[in-house]
Amino acid sequence: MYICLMEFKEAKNKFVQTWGALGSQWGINKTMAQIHALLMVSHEPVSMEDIMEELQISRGNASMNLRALMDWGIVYKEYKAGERREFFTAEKDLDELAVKISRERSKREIKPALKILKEVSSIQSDNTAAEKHFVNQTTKLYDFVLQADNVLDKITEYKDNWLAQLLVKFMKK
Amino acid sequence: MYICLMEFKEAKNKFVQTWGALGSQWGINKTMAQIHALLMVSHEPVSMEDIMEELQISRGNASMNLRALMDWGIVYKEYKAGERREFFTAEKDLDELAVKISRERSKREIKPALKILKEVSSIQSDNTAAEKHFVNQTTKLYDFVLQADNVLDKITEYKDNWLAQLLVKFMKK
DNA sequence: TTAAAGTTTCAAAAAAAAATGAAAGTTTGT
DNA sequence: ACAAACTTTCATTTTTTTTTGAAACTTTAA
Repeated sequence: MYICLMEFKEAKNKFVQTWGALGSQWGINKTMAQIHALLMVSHEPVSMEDIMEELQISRGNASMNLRALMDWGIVYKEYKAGERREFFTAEKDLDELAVKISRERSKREIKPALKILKEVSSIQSDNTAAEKHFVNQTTKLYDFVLQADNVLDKITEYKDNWLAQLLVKFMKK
Repeated sequence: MYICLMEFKEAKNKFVQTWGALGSQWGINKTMAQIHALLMVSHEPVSMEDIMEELQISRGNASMNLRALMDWGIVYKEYKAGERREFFTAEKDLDELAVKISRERSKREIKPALKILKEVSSIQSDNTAAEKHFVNQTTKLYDFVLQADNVLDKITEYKDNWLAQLLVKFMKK
């Protein structure tokens, strides 16, 4: 019984650390990913105090990263009856989580990059081979990124799409 | 004519900067992304000297990031006849580029994370609701990440797959 | 209206990541 | 075997990113 309790805490901690590391490798700050991990595996809504305590972080850090997670739409504030404090929960549906993360990254990073790509691929260039290659390559890149971005957009619709479902089963063999 | 030359250099620089910024938002170091961008739009193989010059970086930095790009399999060394120096080229086929990046990220980051996820979801937990929820949630996450990772793996096969091609056309509307 | 309970902000500090550059190491032609 | 031409390494420095914490702010209940 005691051993099991330790194992749980250990496992939970390992998960939070791993998720944090994975996050930072993908350009999401470690604490933000850790808070998200913690909320994902928490049965009940968690107060800011508890988050600070469990992750050993400052109030300011907790507050800023919780705000960021809420801006991403993957963490929610909850109010408990008769409680002054605020509690937090994570989006626990993984499909929904993926959709929201895709949407935000698209909006914040991919769309602006596309704009620049379009711009730089539009210089006039009936000149050197180097210029022709530049225009050709950036145009291809624009098309490619646009298509990849659209695929992400379409993830939303995907679940309603029997043909896609069938295909994935087929690809999984 | 003079104006056009300026525009080209300007555009090239803008592209390199943008690609660098995008890289760092996705956990790839800025210089590495910039070198890659530079090689992508260069018609001819580029020497290390030229890379250092164009990006205003040190020899050591150039050397280390070129090595990293070659480890990823997206930049190649080339030898020119009668030239002592080494030249570099980028993988310019974008499908190939995507496949290689997916493969590397899967190998370096997703596979290790999966291993930990499996581990932590395997604690025995006929105990509290909290433990049950933890096991349930991490198991779901494991399945989800595994499936997402497999989809990336299958991108390789995808191009040979008429049904998938059809589907994408269908999804694009 | 006040004070208690709580949250947010932001300038400054700390930590982490990336870049430098000089020394060590390679390779090639003679 | 030598030296010239070039590349790599890694301890140190620089830059960037993240974190802290104390002050300012907000909300609620009495």
